[in-house]
Amino acid sequence: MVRKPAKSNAKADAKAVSTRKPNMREAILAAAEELFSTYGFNAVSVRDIAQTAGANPGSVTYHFKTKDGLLLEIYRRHCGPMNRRRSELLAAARRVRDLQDRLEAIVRAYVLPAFTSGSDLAGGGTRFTRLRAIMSAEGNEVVRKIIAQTFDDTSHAFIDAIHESLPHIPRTDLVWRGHFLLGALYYTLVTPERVSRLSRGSADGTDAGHAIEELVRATVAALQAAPLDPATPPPRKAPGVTQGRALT
Amino acid sequence: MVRKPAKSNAKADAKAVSTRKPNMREAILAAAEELFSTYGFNAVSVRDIAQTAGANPGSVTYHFKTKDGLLLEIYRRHCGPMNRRRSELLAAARRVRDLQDRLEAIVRAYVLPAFTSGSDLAGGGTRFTRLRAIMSAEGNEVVRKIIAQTFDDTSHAFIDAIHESLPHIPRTDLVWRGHFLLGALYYTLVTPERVSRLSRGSADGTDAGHAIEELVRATVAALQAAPLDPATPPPRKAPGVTQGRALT
DNA sequence: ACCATATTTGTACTATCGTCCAAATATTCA
DNA sequence: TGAATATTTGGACGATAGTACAAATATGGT
Repeated sequence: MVRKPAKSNAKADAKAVSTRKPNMREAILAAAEELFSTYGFNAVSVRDIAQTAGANPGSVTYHFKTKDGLLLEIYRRHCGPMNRRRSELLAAARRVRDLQDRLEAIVRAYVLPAFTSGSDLAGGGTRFTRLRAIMSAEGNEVVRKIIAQTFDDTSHAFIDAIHESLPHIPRTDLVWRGHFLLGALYYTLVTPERVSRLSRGSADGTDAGHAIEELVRATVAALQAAPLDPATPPPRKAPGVTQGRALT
Repeated sequence: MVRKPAKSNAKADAKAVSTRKPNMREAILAAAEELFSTYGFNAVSVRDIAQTAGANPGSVTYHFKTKDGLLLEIYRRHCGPMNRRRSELLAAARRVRDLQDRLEAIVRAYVLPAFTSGSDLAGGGTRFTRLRAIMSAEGNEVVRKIIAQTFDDTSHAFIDAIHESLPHIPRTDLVWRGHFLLGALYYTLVTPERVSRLSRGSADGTDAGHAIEELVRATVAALQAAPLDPATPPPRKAPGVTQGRALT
C-alpha cells in the first residue's frame, strides 16, 4: 500500500495529551478491515494497519500474533452474524406462499446480509463482503479454510430452498446460477466507481438499495431460465418435492 | 508468492549444456502471465517470474523496465486480439434475424473471446481473463488506465446491440445486467475448485464449454427480465440513452 | 498504595522486495 | 573476421516486509 509522504512534525505533536484508545484491539481490527477490503490483503502491511489504527506495529503482533491471524479474526467476527441473519431471512422466505414471491424472498435473503451486517458500525456488511470478494480473487489459505467450514452449509440450505421453488430445474443448473449470483455480487462491491457511495457511508443508502434490487431481479430471472439439459422438456407440473438433498 | 524450499543441487545441474532460450522476452511474459493470473500481481515477485522463466531478474528489468511495465505489456498483448474477435462475433450476431437468437448470439459473442483468445497458446484467453478478474479486485492504476481506453468502446457497442434486441428495457438496467455478467464470468474463472479443469489445459474442454453455456443461458434470461422502473409499464419505446461506463 | 497483569512502545533482526549497474557474453552485420 | 549492438549475468543498493522481544507504561484488584 502507498503510504503518505511521512511529514513528521517531530516537535509540535509530541505529547498529544495521552489520548489512549479505549480498545486498541478493536481499532486495529477496524483499520485492518477497511484497508484489506480496499487494497487487498497482500498490498497492505502490518505497519499500514498500525498507523491507521493509531497503534504500534508491535501491538498488532501482540493481539493477533500474525497478519494471517488478524485476517482470521476479521472473518470470525462477521461470519457468525451474517450467517445467522441469512438463516433468519431464509426461514421467513420459506414461509411465503406464492412461489414466485417466495423465490424472490429467498434470493433477497441471500443478498441482503451481504450489504447490511448485523454487527458493528455502518457499512460493516458491505465492507466485509468486499473483503471476501477480494480474498476470493487473491486466494488465501486461511480464508479458504474458514469459508469452507462456515459458508458451505448456508449455501446448501439456500440451494435447497431454491430447488424447492423450482423443482423442475436440475440442481446442477441452480448451483451454477447461485455461483453467478455470488460473482455478480462480489464484482458489484469491488468496483467502487460504479456503485459509488455504496461502499462507504450508510449501508442502506439508495445506491446500495438500487444495486440490490437490480441484482435480485436479474438473479430471479436467471434462476427461472430453462435448464440446459436437452433431455428434460420444460416445466410440466412439479412432480414430487425431491426430499433427499444430494450434496450435503 | 511462496517459493519452494530451494533444494539446490548446486553441483549436479551446473553447466546445463548452455540451452539459451530463443526468445527470453516471450518466456518472461508467459511466466508473468501465468503467475499473475494465479496468485495476483502483488503476491508475485519479479524474482518469481524470472525463476519460472529461467531468466535472470535483471533481464526482466532490461526488457520491461518495471514490474508495472511487464503487466502493461501483458495487457497490450491480449486486449487487441480479444476485442477484435469480439467485434467480429458481435457483427455476425447482429445479423441474426430472430430476436431471441440474436440476443443469445450477442451474449455469446461477449463471453466466448474471454475463454478462447485468438493469440498464443492454449488457454491464453482464459488465463488473461482470470488475470483481469484478479486485477479488478486488487485495483492497479496501470490496469485502470488501459482498461478505460481499450474496453469502454467495445462494452458500449455490446450494450447498444443488446438494447436493440430489448428496446423496451431501459439502458440502465441493461448496464447493470452486463455488469453482473462480467462479475459472474470473472468469479467463474477465479474459483478453480468449482470449474476444475477449466482454467488449465485446453481452452475448449468440455468443462469450459459447459460453463459458457450455463453463463449464456443465465445471462440471456437476466437481460430479458422486466425492468425495475415502476413508472415504465412493459414495452413502449426506449427513451433517451443514458451513457454510463459499461462492462470494463 | 502496591503488586500482578495486560498492554504498548521502541527497536532490531532477517528476509525479500523492486530496481539499478557494470561486466560478461551472445548476436548481428559490414 | 571484427566491430557494434543486444542481451544476460551476478551482485548490490536502499526500502520495506513480518515478526520477535525486552523495556516501559497502563490497568485493575486488594
